[in-house]
Amino acid sequence: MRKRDREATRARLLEAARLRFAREGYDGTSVRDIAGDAGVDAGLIFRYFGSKKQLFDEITADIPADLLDGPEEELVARMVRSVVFADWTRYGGEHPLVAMLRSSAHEDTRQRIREEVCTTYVRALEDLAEGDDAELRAELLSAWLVGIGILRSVVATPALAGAGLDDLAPHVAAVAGDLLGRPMSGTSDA
Amino acid sequence: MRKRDREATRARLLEAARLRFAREGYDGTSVRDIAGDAGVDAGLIFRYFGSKKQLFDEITADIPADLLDGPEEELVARMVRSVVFADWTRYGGEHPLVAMLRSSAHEDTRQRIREEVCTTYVRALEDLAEGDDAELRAELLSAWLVGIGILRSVVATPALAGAGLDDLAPHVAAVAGDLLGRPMSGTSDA
DNA sequence: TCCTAAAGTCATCGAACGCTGACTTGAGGG
DNA sequence: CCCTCAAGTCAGCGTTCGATGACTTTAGGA
Repeated sequence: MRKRDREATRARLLEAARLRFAREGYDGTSVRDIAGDAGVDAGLIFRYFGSKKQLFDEITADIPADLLDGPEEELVARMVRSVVFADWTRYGGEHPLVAMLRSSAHEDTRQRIREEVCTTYVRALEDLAEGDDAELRAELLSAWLVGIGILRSVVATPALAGAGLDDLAPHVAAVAGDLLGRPMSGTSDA
Repeated sequence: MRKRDREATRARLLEAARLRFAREGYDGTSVRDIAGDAGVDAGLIFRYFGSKKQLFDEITADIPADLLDGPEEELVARMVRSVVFADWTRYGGEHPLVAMLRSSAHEDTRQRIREEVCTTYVRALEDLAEGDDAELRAELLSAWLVGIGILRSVVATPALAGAGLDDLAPHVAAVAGDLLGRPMSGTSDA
């Protein structure tokens, strides 16, 4: 028998739920699936998290984002790296925002995605843009990153799925520079 | 009592299912929901379509696409118009491809999206692009259109959700021209 | 060594799921 | 008019869902 450790079990449930929710979506995931993956009884989910929904909320509340630190002109490059080459195995191999779209039938989820996109992507890009429609251009660039993530991992179109960072970075940097009205670096040292 | 009309009832079920699947996703939609919307008994779904899955397949098999006819240089403008301003009320107000992403937990659905994206979007753009990585640049542009559709209707970021065709077309045309290596018109007379 | 609080298990609930087959109803031809 | 066949209905199958609460097991302090 496994050692009795509340925190460790909670963490195992979170880990399993993160993967299941990302891969199969909220409606496609059952609490028995999650508990089975974690190797514990399904009742613990309700003991520790209250409900399936609260477990989902706890997972979607802490999406890692490490885009803030680094030179401004490399921000877009860091975003591409994050979307395309970061290690998202804990989220089923996709960027968590992309995975969350699978649960976007629920308004709660759409709102969480909106907050995440606006606060960590649009706002950061908006500060780099110039002109009166800076927000729109920042959102257009965010849309592109989201779209690239989707076509790469969900749709898996041949060229994008096989593309490397070096293939993408120049194109993205060029368009980003054009869209933001200032030059962008295609590489980042992160 | 409603008139007995096999084809009309089948059409009502298809209409209701299209809306439900688009809004709530495959897993979030029950056959009783669909039948209830159509005002008929759920048993007819199995009589007419065999299974819930076959009903879903029949719906996703015929996604309208009217991008082919018109001048080449207006193709991108037509795509933007299709993604952003076409009337997709039958699909819950979103482009059917965007709505299908809600059911992307199933590999079958991902494959159908891939076919649709590649055959009607990437291929059409690829023919316009020049150079050896034409396919990649065509997919990058497709990714942008998909991302715009998602941020507009699913995520509903403020600027994009409120943007009109006139706000978007110039930016898209500029980037598309840059990405494809040839000038693109920002407007279409369609 | 007991006792207790907590960690984990288990049986089971009511509701909803996809799906089936027997049934009822109604329109059209003889 | 009535018979037939298909359209439509209905009760219910077996299963799975989220959730509950009583139960058993273990760790650790008195």
